[in-house]
Amino acid sequence: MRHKQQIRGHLDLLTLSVLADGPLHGYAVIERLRARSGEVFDLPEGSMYPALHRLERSDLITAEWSSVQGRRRKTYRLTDRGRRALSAQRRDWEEFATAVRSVVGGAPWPATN
Amino acid sequence: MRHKQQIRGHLDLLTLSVLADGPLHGYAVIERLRARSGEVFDLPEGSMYPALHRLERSDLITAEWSSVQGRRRKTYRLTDRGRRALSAQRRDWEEFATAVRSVVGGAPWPATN
DNA sequence: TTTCTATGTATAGGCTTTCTAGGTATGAGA
DNA sequence: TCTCATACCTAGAAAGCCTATACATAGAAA
Repeated sequence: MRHKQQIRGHLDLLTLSVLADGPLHGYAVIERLRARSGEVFDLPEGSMYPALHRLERSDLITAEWSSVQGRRRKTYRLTDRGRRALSAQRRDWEEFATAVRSVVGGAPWPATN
Repeated sequence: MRHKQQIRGHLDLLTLSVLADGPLHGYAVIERLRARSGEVFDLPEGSMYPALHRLERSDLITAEWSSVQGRRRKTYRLTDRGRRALSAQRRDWEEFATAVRSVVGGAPWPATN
């Protein structure tokens, strides 16, 4: 997995984003994230499950157990709070990315004015 | 300071970027970063100094002590290794940002195909 | 003169987040 | 039966940044 350090602090946004298109169980969130990112984000389960539990504790997502072909599944969906949090985090990401571009771009194009 | 969590894992890139335009001492790095980011990144010293020491230990920057008006200053400059690292981290950032946009953007525009 | 503010460096301790590494279990295919 | 893919979980470690604090000088304000 590339971007090990970089993903820190952005995993919630990514997770909420893929769940915004519809409920998914944990394993599927990982796969969807990998696919949507063009194979760039390939999270270990040990990162994803704790993240989902954290989001659940914060009431940004809710979970429901089911059983498919003898396999138990925990399906997550966004709450209203989660949807609002996603909007806010999207804006935060935009601002953050813009600021980074300004700093990193440096001289080439006008940064701060 | 906004973006507390988000900056994690990107501080090295930001620091190297501002030092790429010329040597600066720690306090000035903070100010330059704040200015260049449009006041978005306002790092506490307790974040910046450890980061600089980390980069110094990795030989990405070198430091030189001087004294200006009775005040001691430690001026940092990029090494060749640091310059190469900056290039690599810039590319990583681009890839990372693109991947995040793909995931976050979701339905609105084609993400994975 | 004393105090406040800005400049300038530094570190210890703590918190949060992610990763590593391991575990459990089912179903399918070889 | 063994292995692989699916599907869940957690303990403990590592990393990185923040809070809080400390020290020191210069200049301005009181």
